[in-house]
Amino acid sequence: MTRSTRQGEGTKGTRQARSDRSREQILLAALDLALEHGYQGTTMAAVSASSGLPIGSVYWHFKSKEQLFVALLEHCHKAWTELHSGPEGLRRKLHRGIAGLSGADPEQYTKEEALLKAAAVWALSRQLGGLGEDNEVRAAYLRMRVEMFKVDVERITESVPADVVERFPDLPTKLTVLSLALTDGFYVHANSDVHLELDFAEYADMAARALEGLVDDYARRAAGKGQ
Amino acid sequence: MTRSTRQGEGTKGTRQARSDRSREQILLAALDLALEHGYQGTTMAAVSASSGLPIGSVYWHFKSKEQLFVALLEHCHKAWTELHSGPEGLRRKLHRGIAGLSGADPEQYTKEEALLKAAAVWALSRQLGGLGEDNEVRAAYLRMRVEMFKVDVERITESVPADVVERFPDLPTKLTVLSLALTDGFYVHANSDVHLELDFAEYADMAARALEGLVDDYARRAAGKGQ
DNA sequence: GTCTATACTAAGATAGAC
DNA sequence: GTCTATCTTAGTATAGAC
Repeated sequence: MTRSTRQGEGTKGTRQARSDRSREQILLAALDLALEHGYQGTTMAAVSASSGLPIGSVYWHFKSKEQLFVALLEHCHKAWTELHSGPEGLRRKLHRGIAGLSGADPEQYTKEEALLKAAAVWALSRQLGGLGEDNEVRAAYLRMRVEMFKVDVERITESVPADVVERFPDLPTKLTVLSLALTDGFYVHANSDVHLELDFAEYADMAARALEGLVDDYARRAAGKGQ
Repeated sequence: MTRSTRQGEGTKGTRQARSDRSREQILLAALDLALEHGYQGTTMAAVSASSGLPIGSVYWHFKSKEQLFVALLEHCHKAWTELHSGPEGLRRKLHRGIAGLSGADPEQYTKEEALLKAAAVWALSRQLGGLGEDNEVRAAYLRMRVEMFKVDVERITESVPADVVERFPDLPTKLTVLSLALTDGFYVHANSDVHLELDFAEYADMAARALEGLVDDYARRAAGKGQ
């Protein structure tokens, strides 16, 4: 985004604008392909074909496959951050995580968020051949994950009564871990098209009830003389 | 490891026995490698090197990489079935699933069970390039998963009061799905070596309490006039 | 900046001697 | 049944014309 002299040019724009558009096309093509085929499964040739740009152009914009995916993760992380700026209770979080990611609630579904969840699986250390130890994509993802985890904890803290938090300071962290585990777990299920199709909305509700019950337990303990 | 002489049959055994031993060596090497590197990440060359047998022998015993992994899954499924023959309550199941798989409780940890959990992730449909649609490994895994799911449901049914089951017949299934999601989710965490190391035993306990709370809810509803 | 043609490499698989 | 040498393919990446 250096020169912005947007003279006339309806559809085409400046050379810079055209380049930017190409870059975005590549990124969006990679997003779709990555959701469908994963990291290893997404070939640069496929990105080229799907974006409509020749492979040379892809390598002009991104110097390697790793760099392309780092850029893709950054794109998704940015989208995630914007999406998660308002308040969000435990129940809504689980609903978005379980029913949204599974695609059961299209309202809550964004490809960017789904890709971040997919990346969690790619990043399984040493696993999958996908993202090996010294892979920049993995490193970038782990950085973002720490960041997103912090945001999650803060937002979950808001939805736990203040006195309970005071009595059990690490409860929000634990709830965050549990809800993350649940969403990750359902993500695995949702994308495994195993047996009967599940009613994810109902499971989101059950999961929320289960965690809320846990909070109630701690609240009771906080109200009593404490354990 | 040359063949040399067939002196005392004690350790060496017949030619058949030697062949069987080779086959097992290959499977065990593949098990370790697969846990470490996943499906894509495990190369036939590595299996050959790690097992001590040349690649030609590996292909003599298993006609393809896919067949090798199908055999490996069968080996693990057999181990799983033996392991899960006795009774096992919800709490113990979650402990095994969360603390065991993470390695936090070595007592509960078996490589075979861990591999099956890893395979759940590999099987993410269309994902990872690992196990594509028409992959025999994936098909074999999905068959086993259905089987194991049934066993899980039956065993969880036993740990829910009979009257509650009668009132809410699909509750055991739902609990099974939730506990599967939790264990899958924690498996992802445990193998992502992200931020702070978690106390999986404690999380196993929290998860158990959360689900037990859910059961209590249904029990109360069953006791009352019902929802 | 865009594109075609091609070099390089890793990995699955096979042939055939022993 | 075991092993070495080799074939084949697919996928990342680059060179260089336009």
